[in-house]
Amino acid sequence: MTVVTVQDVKSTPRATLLLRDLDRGEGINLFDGTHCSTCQLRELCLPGGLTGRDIGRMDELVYGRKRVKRGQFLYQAGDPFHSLYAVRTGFFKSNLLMEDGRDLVTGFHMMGEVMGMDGIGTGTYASNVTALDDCEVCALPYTHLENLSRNMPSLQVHFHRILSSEIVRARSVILWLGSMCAEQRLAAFMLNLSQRFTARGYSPSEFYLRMTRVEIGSYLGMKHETVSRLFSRFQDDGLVSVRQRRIRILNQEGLKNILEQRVPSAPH
Amino acid sequence: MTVVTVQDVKSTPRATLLLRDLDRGEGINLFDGTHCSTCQLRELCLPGGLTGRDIGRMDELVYGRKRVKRGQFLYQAGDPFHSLYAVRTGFFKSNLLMEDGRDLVTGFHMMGEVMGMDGIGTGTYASNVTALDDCEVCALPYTHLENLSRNMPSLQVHFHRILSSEIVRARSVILWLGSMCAEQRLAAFMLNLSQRFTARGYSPSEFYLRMTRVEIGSYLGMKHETVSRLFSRFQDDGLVSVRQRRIRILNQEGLKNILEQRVPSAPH
DNA sequence: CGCGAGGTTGACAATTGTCAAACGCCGTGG
DNA sequence: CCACGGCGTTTGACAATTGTCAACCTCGCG
Repeated sequence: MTVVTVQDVKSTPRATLLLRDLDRGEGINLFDGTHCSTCQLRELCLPGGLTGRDIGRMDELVYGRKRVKRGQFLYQAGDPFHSLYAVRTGFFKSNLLMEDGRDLVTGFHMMGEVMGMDGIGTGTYASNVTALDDCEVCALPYTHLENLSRNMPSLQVHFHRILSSEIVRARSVILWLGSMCAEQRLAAFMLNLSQRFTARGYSPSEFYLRMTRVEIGSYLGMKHETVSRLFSRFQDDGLVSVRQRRIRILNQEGLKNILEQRVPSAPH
Repeated sequence: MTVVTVQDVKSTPRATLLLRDLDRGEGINLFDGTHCSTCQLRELCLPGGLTGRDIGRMDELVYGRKRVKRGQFLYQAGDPFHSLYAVRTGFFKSNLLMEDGRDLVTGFHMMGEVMGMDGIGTGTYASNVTALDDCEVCALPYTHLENLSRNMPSLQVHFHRILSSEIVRARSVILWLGSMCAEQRLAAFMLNLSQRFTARGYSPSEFYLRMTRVEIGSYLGMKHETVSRLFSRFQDDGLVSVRQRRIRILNQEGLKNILEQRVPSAPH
């Protein structure tokens, strides 16, 4: 795996220096015509809710695109923090490599979603982000974002909104892990994927998983054998059709009902 | 239980109106001498890292204190969002009341910690916050915070830092729930409490739990009987002394070792 | 065509939940 | 002041979900 490392920009506060430093990073394409104002993902992404000339001002912010090949890191835990990244195409996972060698998956990220917010607090990314596909992201240098949002209340508001919704998202995973049995966690996961694909204009009922059973299991706190068995059970019950990574949801209501079940035997 | 409700301030954007509206809330004491500049919790709280005159400017931000009696809500999921709250004294839990009646605990909050960030995104608090003690909090009206942080880069930076660290905190709970067995989760919990008490100048090895076994279990994704059994086991092993809610950590290294164990039988 | 990673399934074992009983602590009311 | 009642805690016996280990299968790729 190739590791993409970029310079720490903390010692070079001025914007021009920042740009030069970032330029040393691998795989960043500058001035390639990437603009929020013409991006179809705008409403799902950081500029969501901005209007008129404010959108044009966002274009200053996006420093450039960066390609990440399947299996490569976008960044790793411990790398110096300097940018947020918005997914343009492809699919990522956030993961932690634990001392004992296990790979713990903490999230999956698709088009329009913003990654890297865990690095703001410490100046160092707190997890890895790994491409599950050949991917493309927009790099948003953080000091630019801070400066721009000071002068653009609508951006400030929306940025805080995105930070906050990341907190809410994490809390919903805690809810899955803390209060649902394996069956319910997997149902919630598939409904969540379906909903996110729908918001992006894809089919709500048919999609390809970009991650392995092991990665799903790690994310949902269960072993890959359990994931596999549950897929089979759902298929037997006529709720979904599963063949390898191709998922078709046949009975969305049925899946939702699983979440409601007054769990006779709660997991924990 | 008494529910403390406060007005929605969205329809009254101007600061003066905001102040009048908040004044209608129960239990808020205005101008009672609460000041960040003289607060001992400053470094742990929102003004952390600010210097000189910037600290003085924070005083504008803190609208007043508010007392919440044991068992009362500070706010409830669904209440309109207008303020963040910093804990001055006492102990809180964040919790969600689920349709089936279960009470899911998503966090515990002690002195100096900031609560309510889950409401920024939607304009509505996403969970309840319940006092486990008789408590006192500082109310930080959010529109004030936004305005002040636009003109005070050091505050902006630190506010973003706090939002980000909330994301990191949530992720560490996900790590507990997703990758550790019950024994490890409880050990991690006790070490986490110990570390937070230490940061506030209390004993690292001796403290009272403010929450019940049921609440601990809910937070850690296990039943209260399991919590109880594990406390007993830890006591038998000489790691801690537990009598009701009084905890004494006798062997911190031993607790840490539990976390390292190459889990022969991982939970999930 | 064969290899290897990923996926499925089975038999068994382990952790953890369930149900039940008993105990201690504490505040309320007689 | 004491008794009572309720909530929280502890402990036991048993059952359930989920992990473990192992075998086999599928598919894509060199």
